Amino acid sequence: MNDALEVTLRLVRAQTALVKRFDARLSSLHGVSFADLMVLLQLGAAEGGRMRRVDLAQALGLSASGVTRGLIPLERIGLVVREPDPRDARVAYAALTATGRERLAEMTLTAEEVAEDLFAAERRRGGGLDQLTALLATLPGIGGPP
Amino acid sequence: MNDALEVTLRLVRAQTALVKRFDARLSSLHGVSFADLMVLLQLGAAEGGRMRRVDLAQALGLSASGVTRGLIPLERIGLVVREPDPRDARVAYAALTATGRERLAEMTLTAEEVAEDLFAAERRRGGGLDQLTALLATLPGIGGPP
DNA sequence: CATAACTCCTTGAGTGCTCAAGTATCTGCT
DNA sequence: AGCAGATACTTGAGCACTCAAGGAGTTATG
Repeated sequence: MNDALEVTLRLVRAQTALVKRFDARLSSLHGVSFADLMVLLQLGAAEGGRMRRVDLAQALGLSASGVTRGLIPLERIGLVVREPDPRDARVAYAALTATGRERLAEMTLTAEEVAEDLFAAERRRGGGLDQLTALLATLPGIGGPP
Repeated sequence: MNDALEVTLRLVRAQTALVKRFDARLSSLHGVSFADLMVLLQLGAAEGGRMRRVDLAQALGLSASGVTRGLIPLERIGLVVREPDPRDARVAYAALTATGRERLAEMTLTAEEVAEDLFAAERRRGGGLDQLTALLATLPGIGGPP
């Protein structure tokens, strides 16, 4: 097995474990999954705290139906609302509520702690996260589904 | 959002896209998923080409039931067989067949190509995969499920 | 040497995603 | 105007995993 495949496998394994940590922490403290946080972060970063579902899918690397289904619990617990577009009746925006924004801020703090904790060893080693960031940027085709 | 969380998010996004590439290539050429390949690689690396299902689960970061279910198609297409342990009737080994070994070798070549391709840009940039390998090694708790 | 406690594995129910198909709406061409 | 094709979204069926519960076997303990 060559180096590149070796690294890929490690990366996948690492990610699996990593997501479990976030899930454990986030669900016990805030009752949401890591996937939920990804959705909320994306909305939080968007202009006006809202996005079309299609764009959300693209940004998250999910299918349109994945977004539809993933938003349901977030709407149910009042973190996100559905907003129609007055100019185009096909589109339904997903928008953060005021509550959603507050809760997102809290979740982000938790997630930051977890992330800091994970990378603590690396920081101690003197390594910059910048290197990893740069590397990840070189990976091609980090786009949505085909 | 701090650096560590930023990097985590990128990593997760990258992995999603990455697995899709492997899946596309592997399923069209060999009719298996990336998850299947992970199982086969693990078995291929094990002493005698066989492992207890519990150990396989641990090694792959899956639950025991995930392994039971994941092995079913591999047994059905004859890449893996179930072998009882004469000393302990509780355990059932999962063992590579001769065919399984051959097919695994072919799949590995394909996967290596995909991986090389993915990291081609990074290699051109002069970056070593070693850095990434080292970083991934510092992440704590890359073990199985709790 | 019986029985309690543990281990290995499977199964049922539930979750979260996928693809494919369907509905509703918009846009462009003639 | 009116129709063809594109776009936004939802829904049904299916797949891959999870957890919880259960069956079968092994080990330790009194």
